[in-house]
Amino acid sequence: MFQKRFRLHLLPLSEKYYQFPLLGNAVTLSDGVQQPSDATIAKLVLESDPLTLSEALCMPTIQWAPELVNRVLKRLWNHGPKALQFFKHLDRHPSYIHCSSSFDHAVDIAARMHDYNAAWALVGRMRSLRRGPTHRTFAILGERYAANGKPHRTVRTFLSMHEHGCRQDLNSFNTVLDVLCKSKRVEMAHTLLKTFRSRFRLDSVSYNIIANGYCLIKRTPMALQVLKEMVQRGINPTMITYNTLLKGYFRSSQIKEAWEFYLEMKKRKCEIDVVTYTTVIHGFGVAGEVKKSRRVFDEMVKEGVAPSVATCNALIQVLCKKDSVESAVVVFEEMVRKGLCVPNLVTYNVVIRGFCHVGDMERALGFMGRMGEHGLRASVQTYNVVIRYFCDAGEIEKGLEMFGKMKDEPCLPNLDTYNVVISAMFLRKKSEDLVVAGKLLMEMVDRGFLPRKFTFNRVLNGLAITGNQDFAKEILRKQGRCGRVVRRLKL
DNA sequence: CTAGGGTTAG
Repeated sequence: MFQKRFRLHLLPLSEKYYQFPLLGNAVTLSDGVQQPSDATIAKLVLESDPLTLSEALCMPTIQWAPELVNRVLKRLWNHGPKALQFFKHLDRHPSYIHCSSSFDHAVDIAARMHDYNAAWALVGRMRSLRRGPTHRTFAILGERYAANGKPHRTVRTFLSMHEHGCRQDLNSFNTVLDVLCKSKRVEMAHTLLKTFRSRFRLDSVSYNIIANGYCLIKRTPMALQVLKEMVQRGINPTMITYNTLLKGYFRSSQIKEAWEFYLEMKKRKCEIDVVTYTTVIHGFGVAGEVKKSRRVFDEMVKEGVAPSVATCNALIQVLCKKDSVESAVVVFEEMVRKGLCVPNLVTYNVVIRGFCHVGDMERALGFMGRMGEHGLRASVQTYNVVIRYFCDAGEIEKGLEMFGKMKDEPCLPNLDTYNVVISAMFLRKKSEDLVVAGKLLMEMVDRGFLPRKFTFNRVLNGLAITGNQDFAKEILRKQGRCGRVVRRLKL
């Protein structure tokens, strides 16, 4: 049925482009053929069911390339089942072969849905195609295990790497340490480090990771202990070590210690960098010392250190929270005007949240509309903020309207979005709202999200007491069939 | 995807 043809050699060899052949007539690729964008393809995948998918994707003008596939997968990130359907469909393509980064995305998506069997099957497939698995693949698996509360499996996965044709080295070891620390399992990471000290030549990265881990759980004394430990072993602390500790002080609200540490850094003539300044600006601001934040910002400019977007975002956020949105917007406009830095998604989300917080939804939406000026589009987070504040203000209809708008992008709702919208369906005490909540609940499960037991029970109870028992039963029945995801809820 | 700085509610 499929014929292998149209392999294009016009492009760099590293980027292999293929074309999906048209059934029947041969098609010559002429210049100016409309190549569907990743958004178009994502929509196609979302609109077609598994049976019509292959037909829908069999368009002659699609030239598959790793970058395109990855962008589509990213678009479908919040619809795991569809994303994997798409990936598997393309995996059966007669000539296109997924590259390792696409496999990594697929592994990530499967593992995020707690479907480890599927994830490992993909690892196997990768290996048989000689496309991996790579160190990155194992980093992803380890991260998912840790994030899903299975840190022991993170370690086991690391220890089994070599059985899948991937050697353990210091980098992959450091990654495991980091993944454990980021999921608050510092003790475990520290023990692991001590166990493998002789097997790998640990470097400053290893120790920085552990120190940061202790800072994340606000145990700065232990972080200092790690610093001592590394010095004893003859490894020099770096700028990153100091910045990590500085941040640690702020995180555990040790403002005085943070300030002293900062002064000490300056006195020791170690080059204070942009990260140091950003940390201090943010730290003081969060502690309510906005004036000091501003002063440090000016000082940094005076010292000739260029602020980054992160620095600007830190100051803008601090002004929003502890001063006023107005002053934050002044800074925002000034930065854009002076070209000090280019606003990114975070910048916009911060400002938009600031307006929402003072109830100025109109200007919040205005800024949302302005995002295009900087080549940006509203993200899920942007929508989540706006929807949340509309609902909090009792404007449920407008919240739902925004929720509906996401579909056009397409910007798929994530777990937070569903939680916000479903909670809002309880505010008006209307029976119709609960039916909507029920539908949303089914939709989120279909999309690979695992609602909290609390959400599930709340919706079912709500439906039961508003005379929608039949619908409640239907949900229960459907979900009962729906496989392992919901079985974990132990209804 | 080898470490540090901006989005997450009070």
